[in-house]
Amino acid sequence: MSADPTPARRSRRGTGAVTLHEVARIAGVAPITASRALNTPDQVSEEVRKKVQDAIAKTGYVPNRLAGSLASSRSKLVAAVVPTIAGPVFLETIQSLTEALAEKGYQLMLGQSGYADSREDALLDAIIGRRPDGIVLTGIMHSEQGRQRLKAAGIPVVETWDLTPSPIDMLVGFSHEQVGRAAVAYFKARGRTKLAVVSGDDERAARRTQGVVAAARSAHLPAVTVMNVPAPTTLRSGREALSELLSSRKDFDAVFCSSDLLALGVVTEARSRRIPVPEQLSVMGFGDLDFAADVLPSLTTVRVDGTAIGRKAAQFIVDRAEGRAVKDRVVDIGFEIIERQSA
Amino acid sequence: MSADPTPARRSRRGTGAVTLHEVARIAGVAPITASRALNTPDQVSEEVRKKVQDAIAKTGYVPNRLAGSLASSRSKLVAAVVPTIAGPVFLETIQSLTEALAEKGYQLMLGQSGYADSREDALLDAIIGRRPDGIVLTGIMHSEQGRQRLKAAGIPVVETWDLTPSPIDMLVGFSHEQVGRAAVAYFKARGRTKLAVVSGDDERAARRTQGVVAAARSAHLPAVTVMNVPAPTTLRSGREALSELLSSRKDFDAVFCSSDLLALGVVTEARSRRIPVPEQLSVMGFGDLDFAADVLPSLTTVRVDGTAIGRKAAQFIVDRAEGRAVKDRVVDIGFEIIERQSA
DNA sequence: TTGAAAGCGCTAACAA
DNA sequence: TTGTTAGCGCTTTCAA
Repeated sequence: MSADPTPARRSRRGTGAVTLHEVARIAGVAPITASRALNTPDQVSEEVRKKVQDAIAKTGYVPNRLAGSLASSRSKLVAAVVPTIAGPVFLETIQSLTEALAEKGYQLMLGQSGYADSREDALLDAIIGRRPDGIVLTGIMHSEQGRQRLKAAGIPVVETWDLTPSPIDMLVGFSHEQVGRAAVAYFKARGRTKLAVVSGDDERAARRTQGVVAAARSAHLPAVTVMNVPAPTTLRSGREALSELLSSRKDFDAVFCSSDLLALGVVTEARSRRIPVPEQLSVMGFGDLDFAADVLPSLTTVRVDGTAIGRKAAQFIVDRAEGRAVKDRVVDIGFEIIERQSA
Repeated sequence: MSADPTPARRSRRGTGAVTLHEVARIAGVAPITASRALNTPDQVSEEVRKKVQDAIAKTGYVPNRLAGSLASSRSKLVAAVVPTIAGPVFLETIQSLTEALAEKGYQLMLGQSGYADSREDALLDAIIGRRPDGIVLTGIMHSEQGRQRLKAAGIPVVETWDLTPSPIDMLVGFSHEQVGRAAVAYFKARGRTKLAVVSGDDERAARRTQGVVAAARSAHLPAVTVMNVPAPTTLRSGREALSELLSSRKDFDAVFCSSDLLALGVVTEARSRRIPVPEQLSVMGFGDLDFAADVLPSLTTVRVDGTAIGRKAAQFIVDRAEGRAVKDRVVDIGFEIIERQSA
């Protein structure tokens, strides 16, 4: 209830929001002291802490992190790039990444690159311009230009969901090629040798397909029939793919699908044609989405611990941001084939 | 190729990144002129534009948007809050929101509030602190404290996926209660009167359930059997719910599910028990997820145009940020029952 | 069309 | 433990 004649007067700039300056003035301390009361409370006396708390409560002050970030060169912002958020595959990773970061006081910025590489460049600029403390890529960065920019920016980068011999910086993923090989071994061990693949046309799925083809060849199995469908994959494209596969009159007794949704589509189409799964046709998916265990027949699939990927990526970046050395900068998270009814 | 003896010397602060200052120096203009060449190229001569472009290309300059935002009070950042990114429901909205914003040069920040309200407060602070140009909430903000903070922050807010008579600011959604009522009308018109509901325990699903219960009552139908399952909903919880429903010995010939995943679970469990759908049991889902049309039997479901919600929200916020007046601040996007095989 | 000066709100560095 | 000073890198304001 002061008699201040101009209670809300502001200079011509700014938003009119409460600033640390005002909090400090009300608390009767210097701005930097108020700053310390907030950020490094141990460096400040009990008394000061209390006064500042009160002033904050009274004013509803919310620190302007743009200013803080600019001054300290630490934004507490992490960018994640996904092809599209709509594909269910990376969701677990994004979720655990967001959570793990939030726990440490970091916020996530989301960028969608699309499955085409075209927008990636503009996206990269938008991201780098915010000076995030880290960038998490789903997949690896291929364009040499992109790699250069990221390196030049000096921002910690984690590539995920893939392996490469030459990561930009840090990496947590697994070998898609090995997934394909493991699938072939699985089928072969169960007497299935006439293999088909239904695959999304994104790059990682394509490498799983290559793994299947290569492994089949070295095991002297018949040539693998490959059917590509556009990414992101859907149940429908799985159904259509099986239809086409059947009408192609190729012979096959097992199908490896590049996603669980495709696998469910294949299983569904098989059911509508009264083709018994797995008796006549074995089907394997990829992803172990939450429905995989509970559909009929339940889906045999490849499980990748997307949550662990997100957590590990968060840890990598936070460690770096807090100045800790990161020693093992490449983590192979592996995968696992979950045996269920469909294969 | 200057003979500068200390080519990369920096002051003790800063990151060492190229600044506009440097670009300007190389281009031989004042920093503000370089700034204009970037942001308002019309205000600058062709010659200057060219020199600045060259300097940028030579240095790999990426503007620091933290600094820009601080100076201009416009962050070009929009925050989105979802309960969890893992539920498929909001994905479409987030995707179209991200895209529509990216087109206008805005970036999305993602926050997960969890289905419990506890973390919402900390999240709100983290968000407001970044001074986004807008905040998109999935669902409406209930806590009076949260509403106050958002209003106090003076940031444009769009609540989505719901209706309320008292929005904080802008809103694009639909009535969940009406969805429930429409489902009852649909069932009734097809001779189904003994209704059951399987519902996630989140608040919007609960209101759909209330709609069903209320409509059944006013239509003098038998009491609705309600089964709640924890959110986020899964195919498995749908299967379990039908099991419980059956063992409860209640009589019902139609089930309204609060998500397509639940509906698929109910259908799956029915199949495993040889209960014919829809002959003996009608099943309706919610969401029209991409698999709904292609499973067997295909799912009758409630379709909400999540993409439109995201687009509209983006438009609301961009309009506000660019200083345009927004007239109709509440949009009811409606919904639609898609008739398919399951009901 | 171009520029000089003065901040935006905060924190690093140094000093007391 | 607290404070002073000087920026962080950009854009607004005002002037030429």
